[in-house]
Order: sequence, then structure tokens, then C-alpha cells
Amino acid sequence: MTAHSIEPYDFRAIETRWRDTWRKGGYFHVDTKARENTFYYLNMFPYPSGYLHVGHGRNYIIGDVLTRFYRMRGYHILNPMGWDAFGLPAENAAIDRGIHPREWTVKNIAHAKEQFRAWGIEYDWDREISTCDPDYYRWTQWLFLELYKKGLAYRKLATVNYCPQCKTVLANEQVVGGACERCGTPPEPKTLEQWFFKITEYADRLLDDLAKLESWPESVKKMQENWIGKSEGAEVVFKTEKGDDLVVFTTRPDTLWGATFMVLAPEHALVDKLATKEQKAEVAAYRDRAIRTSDIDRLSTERDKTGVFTGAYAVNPANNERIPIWIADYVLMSYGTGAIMAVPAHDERDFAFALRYGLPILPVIERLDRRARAFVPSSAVGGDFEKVARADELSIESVAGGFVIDCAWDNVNRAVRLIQTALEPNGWASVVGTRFAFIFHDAVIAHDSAAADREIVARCALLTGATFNARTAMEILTKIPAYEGLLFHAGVGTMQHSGRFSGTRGDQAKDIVTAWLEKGQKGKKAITYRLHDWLISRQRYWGAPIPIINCKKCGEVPVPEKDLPVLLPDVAFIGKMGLADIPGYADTTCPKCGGKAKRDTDTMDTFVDSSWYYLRFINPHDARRAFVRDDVDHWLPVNQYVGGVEHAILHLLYSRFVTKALFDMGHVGFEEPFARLFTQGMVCHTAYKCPEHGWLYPKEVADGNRCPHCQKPLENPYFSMSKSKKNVVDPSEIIDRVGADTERLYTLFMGPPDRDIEWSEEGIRGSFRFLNRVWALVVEATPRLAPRTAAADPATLDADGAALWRRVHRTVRKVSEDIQDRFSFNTAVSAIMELTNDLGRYLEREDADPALLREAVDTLILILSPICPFLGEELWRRVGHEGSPLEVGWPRYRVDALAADTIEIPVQINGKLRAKVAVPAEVAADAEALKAAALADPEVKAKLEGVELLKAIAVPNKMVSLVVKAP
RNA sequence: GCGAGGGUGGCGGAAUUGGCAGACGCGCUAGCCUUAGGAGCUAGUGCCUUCGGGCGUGCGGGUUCGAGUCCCGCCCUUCGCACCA
Repeated sequence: MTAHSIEPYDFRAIETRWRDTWRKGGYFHVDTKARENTFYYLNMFPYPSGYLHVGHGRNYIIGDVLTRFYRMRGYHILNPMGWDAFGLPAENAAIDRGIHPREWTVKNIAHAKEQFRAWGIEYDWDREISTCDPDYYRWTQWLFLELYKKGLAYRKLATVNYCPQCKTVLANEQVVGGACERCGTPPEPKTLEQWFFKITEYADRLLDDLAKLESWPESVKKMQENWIGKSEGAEVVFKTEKGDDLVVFTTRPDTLWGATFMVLAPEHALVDKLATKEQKAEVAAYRDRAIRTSDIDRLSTERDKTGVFTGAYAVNPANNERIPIWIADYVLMSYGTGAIMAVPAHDERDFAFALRYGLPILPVIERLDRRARAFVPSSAVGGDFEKVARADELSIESVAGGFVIDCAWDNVNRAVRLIQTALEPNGWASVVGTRFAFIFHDAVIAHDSAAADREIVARCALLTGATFNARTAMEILTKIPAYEGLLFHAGVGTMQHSGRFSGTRGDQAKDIVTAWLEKGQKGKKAITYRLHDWLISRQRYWGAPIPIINCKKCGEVPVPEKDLPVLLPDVAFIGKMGLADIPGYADTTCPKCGGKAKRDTDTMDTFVDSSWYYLRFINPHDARRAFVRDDVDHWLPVNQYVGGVEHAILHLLYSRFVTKALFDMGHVGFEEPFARLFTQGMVCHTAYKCPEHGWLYPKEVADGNRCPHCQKPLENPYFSMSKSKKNVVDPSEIIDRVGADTERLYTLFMGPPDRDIEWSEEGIRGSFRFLNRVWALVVEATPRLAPRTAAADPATLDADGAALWRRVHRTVRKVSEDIQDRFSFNTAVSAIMELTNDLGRYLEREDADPALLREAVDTLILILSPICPFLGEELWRRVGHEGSPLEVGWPRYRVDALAADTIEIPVQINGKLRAKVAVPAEVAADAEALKAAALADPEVKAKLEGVELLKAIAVPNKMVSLVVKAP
């Protein structure tokens, strides 16, 4: 570059100049009546919580780049923006500041819009919506009523977290570490009538239709699948001795013969009835403790399983064994039937519980490997036992305290006979694995029933004497180190010890047992989901009121559609209140009978607001309808939806549910709301933590990474940006120092968009430097450009020129594909950088071709303009054009410009790169010609001197691989 | 524990279909320029080297003319779910 000083890149002036140009030009207004070339791009709308940091910016910058790109490609692109404006943080902030949540929300929205403007991020602002606006929540209420009419909204008693200090109900997310997030008091369970949406009715469709979502990330689909948590199995009816039916759900009906006890959730309805007089007090105490602790502190995953015997018994329908009924908090009332049959031999939790409480553990499923192992204490047999076993070709090994014999399933019996023969009269041994048995000198007792278990324990106790203290056969076995890992397995295998079902193959066992249960009316095939109905009631102020009226005479009456919206009462906000606390709000008249009635005082979960907003954007101002069917049917499903992975489950699942419900009601003609989903990674940044003073702002931190208060060395963990960790970067500071274009460029360049990335000051500087180079280069080139209609003629270019010309076209193709098909903005940016580098080198030539310069410079500006729109506008005018790059259209590439005349082909000899040959393109494309050219190359010839060529492989346009043998 | 990602120079990352590993950027080194700046320009920059070459994409095997990429077995790490019967 020449040394004379040129005009500097004045990003402040440039960004100020073009800041409103797109809005004024109406470039992003779209007519939703359009039916051709339409594209619905949607970013998840934000919660207006103060201000957006550079991490939030990533999401919207990606959207803005894509929108500008599609716009240049001639699409009618719909890219709207709105505000998920209801919710708890607004109430909390309002409480702290003594203002109304609406005031706080409105202020934040205004500030966020100003941030978008500074970022150069444009939307069709005529479509702005805010969920706290009556014109919006009126239709949220309409949605509620539609679901209600369909029987998909209903009310039932449910337990919520109630904070006795704040005197209010807490949402789950307000309970942090088992305490109220505001005051730290542990919440109490409280049972209230609550509204639910019957999402479970759609569980199967929500699960099955995931397969149709081909352009969703696999991880998100998997998360939804896990969340829905479908398990297939059977319900089995156990009769209690008092005559009640106790229904359990199991995924392993084939293990029924191994069910040696039952466990109920402490809250189970039958607990009171079942508990015997002697056990009642203990049961009640355990249950009360469980109810209090269950939801509060689940964090200790590895806590011991506890439980209490109810005193009652049930009958195992498979073998009529009498089995005890326990209660334990490891069984959850919220899953299945709240009761289980415990099969301790094949369920890890049941195994631990049974060992702890001395309940029998009976193996009923064979191990897949069908191996067995016997342990023979040395005191139980004579001195020549080892020799005898060897003579019988058994694999015997001497271990501490005795011998271990490993057998395959077909020689277990032989080993057992041998051991029995060798036993002293008071000795005993055991075998586990494919066969479980205890061996005595006068009998071999299979460990296959509770009675056998008792007999084994009694015999062992007798033989062992006072030191014996095991309660079950399994407990004896767990004390033998050689058996570690062999006593328990949860695999599917052949049934054993299961009466006439013994020997049933594992792959058929479940079906065969289920069929038998159904035939004998002892149970049936059943499916259980982890997914629960969606609790939408919030006892809060800042949300959409539930449009239901309770009349003493008529009962539950929906508010007639003509009376919507049910407005939030416009009262001074006093904090910590729900609608129930507002005098007069609930008083109304019954729409049916006209008598006195009460309004429902719950508001809706904000996920209801966001479960349908993507529909409202199509006709945001329609006063008569939530949306227009014909229009939404055209524009939806959303072509591209982009947001944070933190919404992978709830928001996306609720939206899918609502769409399916609306489809069933005939309101929309599609079953899935979002055709393509992309989840962007988070932006991380170093945080500073003092062990004593907590999180510190970077600017507080003194030199040497020490705490300014106590001089202690600080920890520097690396976290996604969050206010609480004080590691956010404010975009206004970046924009002020290097400009929005630099921030946009850096945000895209720093890494693949689906991965978490670290914000770095050095990276910002590099991006800023690049834009300065682009600026200088274009300013430098401007007087040397051919007129703006000129295009380069490749025939007249020299080698350097032709190379640049090819680079221009290759770059257009790469950037187009990277943006549109691959969502790979970082590589698109690096391609633009490479073009800039080449252009800079070419520009150093005095005789640079003016038409080529024109083509290269124009192209560079155009493909950079979606990423750096301010600079794009400025430079486009500078090089002599009128209007915005947005009006020009995305540049096209020439296919004939993609390939060079001469291609350099690497040559490998025995897998190692040994030479490169330059060949004409038509030679490189032909395997035989390419092979010949490589072999004729002097360098290759020299390397082949004196060796024998065994094989030559030529891959057209790629490489030549030679296999040789040294003499 | 279950599920899904990820592991490549000093750092962020690239390699799209099994075909030249390290594009692009940061940092660093040397030089130039300069009324000195956290500026700009030029060159270099994976490691080792006896200057022939050798080694190199978490580790160990395998397939192949050829493996960052495919297969088998491990290790580490991030995220999500987690007593789900």
C-alpha cells in the first residue's frame, strides 16, 4: 500500500449517517399477502430485562445477516420482533424500585429497541408485538378458551411451593437450592386448585412427529424425547391381603417372579388404609418427613434409600407369594401409578433397598454371558480339593479364604456335584451367575424362592454359629469378595426360577408375560410418560388473567369471547401480590345467569404467551382474529427459527403442542410451527471471583488479579455472560470504541455459531483492523476503477488478474453457500478476508486492470454488506453507486471462473507427499492422463529411480498415489 | 447412571464427499516507517533435525494406495436429564 496518508475509517460518522436509512427506506417491511419467494425468519423474542449484552447480540446479529442476505437474494423476507413482556422479573424489579411492572417493561423495551438500532439490526417494526399489551393477551385468553372448549384446559388440585415469609406462591424457577430466591426461606407445600393444559394427550404425537423435523438439531430432538419419556411396559395388579387392588407400572413384566416386596410412594392414597396399627405411627412420621423434603432437597443424588414397612402384605400374582408392602421416597407419586413391584435382583435401586432392609433378593433373569462362579471356603473342604478339581478339568483358582471355580453354563452342574462331594459335613459353598444355589453336604438348595432363602439362611446360621448375622442369602453372598459384580444385573435375558415361564427367551419374555397377565386379568400392557400436564396457573399480577368466572349456580363459566380481553386491573403496584389481593377484581356477574360471581384470579404462565406469538406476527393488528388462517397457512411453518438452546424443551414443546391443538381445531393447516431450528451457542467471558467478596467487575480488579478489598488472589472461571457473575460486556462500549460493524463482524468470526465461544478483546481488535484495511483498500482503489457498468473480461487478464478474477467468483460461491446452506458465518468471513488480501496485493500493481478492480471491489462491498451494513452503505456510495446494496441484489458467480487453467496435483509415494506436479485442467480431470503426467514429471522420476513401481492410483483433480517397493 | 456434543499449533478456529493438516484471525519474532501508537507496512511462525528427512489432529489398535475424517476399545471434557420403576 502506498505511504501517503489517506482518509481514516471514521466509523462513528459512518454509522451515524446510515443508522436510520433502512427503516426510512422500508427495506424490511413485508406484505404478508405475498405468496411467492417468501421466507419467514424468526429469532426467539427476548424478555425485556434491562439491557442486552454482546452475548444476546449474537442471536440477533445472525438473524440480521441472514435477513439482509435473503433480502438481497430477492425474497420477501419476514423478520419480525416482539417482547415476551410478562413475567416475574418485572414484578421483582418493580418491587425493588417501587414502580409499576408496566413502567419498567416499557422503559426496557424502549432501551432494547435503541440497542437494536445502534447494532444496525432491523426488523419490520410495524409488526412489533408485546405480550403484555391487551391487544395481544386478549388472544392469549382466546387461545385458553379454545383449549378449554376442546377439553384441553382443566382445573385440578395441585401442590405448589408457598413461601410463608413472602406470603406468596413461588414458581419452580423461583425456588433456588431449596429456598425462596428472594428471602431464603424454605417454601412449604400448599395444595390449590390450579389450571392445566392437557399436553399429555399429545405426548405420542409430540414424540412421533419429532421424526418429521429433519432440520432440527438432533440434540434438541433427543432432549424432547427424554422429556416426554415414553416407557412401554405393563400394569400389574397386586391384591393386598385386605382386598385392595394395588396397581403398579413396570417396564419389566418378565421379572415378576422376582418381585419380593412392594414399595409405595409415601403420598400414595392407600398408605393410610394399609398401615397396620403397629406401624401407623412410623409410617405417618416417614410420610410427613418425605412430603416436606421431597421437593426441597433432591440435590444429594447419592443419598441412601430409606423406607418404612407398612405392616401390610400383598400377593404376587405370578407365584402367590406373600410379599411385604413398604413405603419409600425413592418411589415418586408423580410417575407411573406411584407404586412399584420391587425386583431387587434386577433393579439397582430395589437391590440397594432390599440389602439395607434385609428383604429377599431372588434372581429370575439369566445373565447374558451365562457364566457362573462358585466360591468354596478352604475350611469347607479337604486339603486335596484343588487337585481333585483340576483333575476334573475345572478352572480353579486359590483366593483369600478359599477357592474360586469359574464355569460356563454347561459345566456348572458338574462343578456343583464335585463341590458337594468334597464338602465336609459342616461346610457349605455357593454358586452364583447363571445358576444361584447354596451347596451343603446333604443338599443343594436353589436360591429361587423366599422359602428357599429362609432355609439357606437358617442352615448357614446353624453351621456358622454365633458370628453369623446375615438376614438373606444375598446378604451372605455380598460378603464374598469373589462375587463382586456378579450378584446383580439389569439386563434382558432368559427367564429362570419363574415357574412354567422359566426358559423363555429374553426377546420374547415381556410380550409373553404381558399376554399371560391380560388373559388372567392380572394386568395389561401399559405406556407411561414422564411428561406431565402443563401447569399454567400463576398466583401473580403480571400475566394474562385466566378468562374464567366461577358462579355458585352455574359453576365454571368461560368469559364470552366478546368480553375479551379480561383486563389486568390498572392499580398501583404494591408488590408481592396476585390478582386475588386486588380488592374488587374478582367481583363480577355470571355471563350465564347474570347473578353475582367471582373471576378466576390466576394469571397464565408466560410460556403460554410465547407458545403462539409466531402466529400473531403475520397479522399483528387484526382486531377481530388472533391470526388469519389463509396467511398463516402460507407463511408457516417458520422457515428458520433461531434461539438459545435453553429453550430446547419447554418453549419449543409448548409451541408444538399449541400448534397441534390449533390444527385439530381447524384453526391452522399445519402441525409443526418451526420447519428449521438452529440453536446458537452462548458467549462466554472471564469472570472474577474473590473467595471472600464474591463476583467482581473486571474494572474493579486490581493489577495482578487480586481482590481490591482483601488482596486475595482471584479465581478466573469462564462463564456464559450473566449479570450475576458480573462478566457481561456492554455493546455500547464496543460500538463507541470500534463501531457496530466491528462487533457484528467479530461476533460472526469468532467461531461456529452453534458452539459456545469466548469473547476476547484481541479478537475485537483484529476485526477492527480488518475493516480498516477494507476501508483503506476501497478508498485507494476508487480513483482507479472502471465505470460502474464494467465487468472484467477474463480473456484480457494476465495470470495475476485471472487469479484474482477466479478468487472473486469462488468467494461469492463460498460465502453464499456458507451463509445459506451451512450457517457457517465464521468461514464466510474468512473467505471475505482472503479476497481482501488478494485484492490488496493486486492493487499494488500499477497496471491493475480497472474493470477487474471494479468487479472485485463492488463484489467485496456487496458480500460484506449484510455483515457490516453501515460500512457497506458508505463504501457502495463511495465507489460511485446510488442506492443501497440491499437494492442491488446478491452477486452471482460464473461457473467457468471456478476452475483454474493449471492445477497443482500432489503426488504421494507410499503414502507420503513427495512431489507436486502442475498439470492443465483437462489433464487433471482425466485419471489416465494425470497418471501419465505424474510419472513423466522429472521430480517424480528421480524419486522412482531404482525402485519398483507396484501400483499407481490417480484421483482426478485430487492427487496421484504411487506404491513402490525398494529393491 | 443415561443421553448428546467436543478434544487439531502458544490461542480462537479451518479442512463441506476418505485425498496437500493447521485456511482465516489472534499472539509472537525480526525488520521497516514514524513529532511514539494499544498505529501502519514487510517477512517469518506446528515440533524435531545430522538439512537427507523424521514426527504430528486425546490414547491404543484396525481398514485403506491414502485416515483429523471410517471401524473397534479406552481416557478426558462440556452440556442436558437424573431415584422415571
